[in-house]
This record gives sequence, structure tokens and C-alpha cells, in this order.
Amino acid sequence: MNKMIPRVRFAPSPTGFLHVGGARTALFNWLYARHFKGTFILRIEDTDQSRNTPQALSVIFDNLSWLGLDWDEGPLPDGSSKGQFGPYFQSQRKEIYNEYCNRLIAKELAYIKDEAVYFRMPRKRIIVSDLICGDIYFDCSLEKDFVIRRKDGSFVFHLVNVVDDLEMQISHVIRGEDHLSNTPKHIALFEALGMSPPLYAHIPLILNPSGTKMSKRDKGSSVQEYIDEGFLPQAFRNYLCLLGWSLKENREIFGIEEAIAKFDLPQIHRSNARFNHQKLLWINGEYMRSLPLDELYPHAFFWLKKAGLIDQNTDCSFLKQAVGIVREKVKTGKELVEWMKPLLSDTLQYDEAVVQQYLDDKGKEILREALPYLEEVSSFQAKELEAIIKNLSLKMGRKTADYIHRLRVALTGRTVGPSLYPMLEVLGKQKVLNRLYKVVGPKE
RNA sequence: GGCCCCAUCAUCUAGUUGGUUAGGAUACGGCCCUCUCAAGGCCGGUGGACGGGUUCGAAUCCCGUUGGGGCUACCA
Repeated sequence: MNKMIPRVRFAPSPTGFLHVGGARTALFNWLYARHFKGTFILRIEDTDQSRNTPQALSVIFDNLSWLGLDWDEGPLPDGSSKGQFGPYFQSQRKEIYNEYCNRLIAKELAYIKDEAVYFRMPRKRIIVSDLICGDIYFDCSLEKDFVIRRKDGSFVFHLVNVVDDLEMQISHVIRGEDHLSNTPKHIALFEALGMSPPLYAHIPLILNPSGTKMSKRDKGSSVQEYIDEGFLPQAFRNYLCLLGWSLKENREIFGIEEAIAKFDLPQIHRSNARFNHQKLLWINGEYMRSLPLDELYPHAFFWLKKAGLIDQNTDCSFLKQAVGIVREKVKTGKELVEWMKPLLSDTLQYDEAVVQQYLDDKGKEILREALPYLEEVSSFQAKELEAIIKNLSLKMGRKTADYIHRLRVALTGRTVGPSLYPMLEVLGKQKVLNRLYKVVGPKE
């Protein structure tokens, strides 16, 4: 086994969703592989047949792809696979497990009892040399033998995990700390099979905001929720990096390339981290604003399409401009969709209270004052528009805000929205005038 | 219960050969900016669980206590 070129793996179970803890485990494995130009392997731990469905499998593919984590070996969505160490589904590796199991029995390192196969656990001290936790001593002198093949012939996690790791020549096992206590068993299995174990790195767990274990039942525990909420993968994986790892230079926003360049195992924290939704929101907002518009646009398109706000006929250049002004104000895709509604639809929802406050007789009068200027302005650009509204307010002795607020309400039905002048420009003269006349009544 | 891991602001963290006014970020509060909302700028409070050691000196090393987490399955 060549330790210079790491081979790492992510081995999820097709449960129907990807846990955020699993996502970070995948991310750290992937970062490690990419940093050292190693191999990142995807292996599906589907020994539990009951929950092994095609949909559950595609969730893994989809969510990993969304995160931008590509694998060098493993199954592919089209049903094929790549890599020379397959099959990459545990359900297709029974012969292999059987062979190893029999080998252990032959060497009398395992035995049959009650129709199950038990591994003869060595009664000795086992040292786990962990890349993150250091040397940990386990006194296994009282450890009980454990089942590796069940009565029904299926194999237990410890056995399949070890066999797969050695068959696939995994060099570094990077996994959640919840496996730390299992590691002596795994090491004993490796030794019984005459192999030296891989290097281990147990990463701290991700906890709920309350500090309890994040289980599948908990809200916010699945990656899909964040996709649905309209988080950007760039932001989400950036945040995931921050849970247990940091650049160590007082900077928290960094791209995946920089993470790859600087990632390594020894710098990882030893203590568990709570998931902080507020901070994720902040990071997402940062990316929302700073991503090149062309990079943000496909995500926005996806959100808007899913919300049913756009179709094939929507004007792309208008859409992109609208996203460009709205993204300054929002933190998630869901918010963006909400803010885009008045820009995309010509049937506005006016709140009664808002109308009374802003579009009463006085409000309409103010809008009428502005209308001729908006009609006559030579170029419908934010700068020009700002100039004419400012001049108008000077001339009429009003506050600029008097015009701005009423225009916003008249044009969007809302008191909160994008900055006015850019919005006027994006909507364009025609839409602006149409909407305003709809509010104040036709020209006399 | 047994075994293992962990312990710096509310939260994520910097610190790693003991000597810092314990730094940053999010959140929170105040002020400024302002066209609503954001963003931005400035300021602010809050911190090494507790108790013992070692030392001239401990967030940093040792021990104990407490607290949190994990494992202890014919789940993975």
C-alpha cells in the first residue's frame, strides 16, 4: 500500500437522505484526497436490503454532486461504475465477505455459535494511533467476541467495513468520532487477516444548536433541507469546513480551491461543534452578493423555476438583471424568490393597510407629479432617474423619500424591496408606466 | 453501569516549544450612513467549567471533580 498517494472513501448508507455530518465527512475526505492528489472513493453500504432503493441512492448522488464532491471511484448515476476495486455496493460483495469470513474460521480466529459467526477478539491492549486524537489506549482484555456473520447469513458492519477498506486499499479512514470506540475491533480484524490497518482520523461530531447529537429526526439534519431552503453549495460547504477546521488567519470566507490547498488532518479540532444556522445564513448572504452574477444566475434560475415563477419564455436578460439587484438584499434562494415575485408578475398584491398609508389621495397626487418626468426622461437609467426625482423633489419642496416610498409601493405592492432607481431601470419604462397608471388612473 | 473522547465569549474558532491588554467571525446592543430592507463603517459587552497542584509566571503541563458527547447490537 502506497501511503504517499492516499486512497480515502466515503461510505454512506442509502437511507433516503444525506446527513450534514455525513456531508462534512465526505467533504473532509474529498479535501484530503484533492490536497494530496489522492483518490476519493464512493462506496455504498447497502447491506441493509430493506432501505436500499434507487431513490435513496440518487439522493446520495444528487447531494454529493450539489456539494461539488466528485468521486474518482465508485458507482455512477447511470448505473455503471468506475474504478478497479469494485463492485462498490456492499450488497454485491457477499462472496468476498464470505471468503474472508471463512479464512478467519479456518485460522480459528472466528468460530460458529448459534449458527452465527463470532470473531475471536484478542484479549489485549490495542492502541489506536489517530491522526487527530493522538494515541488512544483500549484495554480489550475483557472485550467480548462479536458477531461478524449473522444467523441469516448476512454480514455485520465491522467485518464488511474492514474487508472493503483492505480490498479497496484504503490508506486513510477519515470518519466521525462515533466510530472511535469501534476502531479497536477494526484493527483486530485487520491484524487477524494479516494486514496492517489504515491510518485513522476521527473527526468531531456536528451537534444540534442545543448541543445534543444531531440525529436524522432533527430539523436541519439533512442536506436536502438546505438545498430546498435555497442555500448555495459554495456557501454551505464553506460553512461545513468551519465546523472543526479553520484557515487560522482570522478569515472565514474562502473558496474550495483555497480549502484544498490548505486542508490537512492534524489541524482538525478534537471537540464537537454545534451547527449554527445564523452563521450559515450570514455566509450564504456573503456568497449571494459576491458570487459573479453569471455563477449565481443558474442557481437563481433553478429556484425561480421550482417556484413556478418563470418558464422557457421568460426574458433571460431581464431575469438576470432582476436577480442582480435583488441578490444584494437577501440571504437565501427562498428569500430571493419572494423578492422576485413583484418583479416578475404584473398582477400585484397590494396590502390594504399599505395602500391606505402610501397610496391615498395624497400619495396618488405625488405619483402624478412624477409621472410626466418619468415619461419624458431620455434614458431610463438609474442615474438619470435619480437625478430627475431629486430635482422634482427640490422643485416641489418635498422629501425625495416621499417619491421613493410611494413609487416602490405602487410598483411592487410592498414597502420593502430592492433599491428604487436600479429597480426602475430593470423594470423598464413601459412596465413602470403601466403599473403607475394602474394605480393613479389613466391619463386625463 | 463499563470503556473512550472533549472542555476558550451565546455560537464557531485563533492560540499549539507556559510570559498575549486572550485575537477574529456570527449573533446581540449603540451610533453613523441611508430610499424601505439589506450591506457597509465605528463603538460596546460578554470568555479559558470548577478545585488542586508544577512554576517566578498556566488558557497552555499534571491530577481530581463536574459537565457534554460517543461506543458498549445478530444497526450502520
